[in-house]
Amino acid sequence: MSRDWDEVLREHGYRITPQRQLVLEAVNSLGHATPEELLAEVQKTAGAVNLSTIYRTLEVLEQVGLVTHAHIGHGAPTYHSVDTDVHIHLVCDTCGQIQSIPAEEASMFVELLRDKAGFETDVAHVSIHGQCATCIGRMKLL
Amino acid sequence: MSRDWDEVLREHGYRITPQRQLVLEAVNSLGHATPEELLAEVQKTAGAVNLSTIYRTLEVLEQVGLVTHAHIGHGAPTYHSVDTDVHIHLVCDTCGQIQSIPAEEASMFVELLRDKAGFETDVAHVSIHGQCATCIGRMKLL
DNA sequence: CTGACTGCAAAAGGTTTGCAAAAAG
DNA sequence: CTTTTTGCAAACCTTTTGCAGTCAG
Repeated sequence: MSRDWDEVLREHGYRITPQRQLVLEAVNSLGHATPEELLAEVQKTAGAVNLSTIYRTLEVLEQVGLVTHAHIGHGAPTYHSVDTDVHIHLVCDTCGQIQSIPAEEASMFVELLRDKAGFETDVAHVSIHGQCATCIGRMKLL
Repeated sequence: MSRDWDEVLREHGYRITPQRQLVLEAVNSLGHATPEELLAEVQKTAGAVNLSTIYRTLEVLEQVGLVTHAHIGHGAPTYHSVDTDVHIHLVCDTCGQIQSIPAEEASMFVELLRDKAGFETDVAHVSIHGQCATCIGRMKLL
């Protein structure tokens, strides 16, 4: 699984640095994390690492396909490793809770977009906004 | 159509101000616009209006249901009036171009989310990211 | 009149950049 | 030894907030 991440970087002409390794490990261990959160995690091991390095590193890791990011709330994007199961985030605009569903659930929709618009969807990138079951239930009580 | 927007505001205990009218008109006429763009539009008529007023006004207008926003790119959200036809944005991550499709196209997906997760989707709020037909074609040439 | 609303300026949150020093290959 | 990468500090951009004056009702 977490094998030749270094190879991937090298193939793209990037160098292997402890910072890159640490950021990648942090992304893998935290699952979903904002740049700030990744910084905190990385700094547990290497206190001198800078936020700008996190950003630059994420850019590199994303470019070579080792990580991706998704826009969950309105604020900071969250990064996660690519080999994690692809999933879609359902964000409740009322209570803010996030639930994940496997990306396959969207397959017919993705196909429809491909057929009708020639559009190749990156399902994991966006979160779907709306109201979760709990909040809908709560509204009906009023 | 653009009738009693003032009534709606009043019903919610808000006051009617020229700024609110101008912002609402700007939202309606621009279709999709970022706060900055709305400011520019409003300032054509009332040069003294401040950006913070735009933000505060949009918040109010959104709360009473006269406008909504969608997250199109990574950066700025765009606001549009509620009575516009509901549509979904397909954002190409390669060229940045945006195409719209009618929201009905997503109906089976929305239903699936409702059935499986009890989740009521706000389709217009999110944009779908991926690659547009043109960019896919261009990649194949390489 | 009185409280809601606005303009202004300052602060905050998140991300980017220039540069010199440090490290990778 | 050459080039990339990093740390630091400052710049940037967008959004938010506090406050005093202004305006709608």
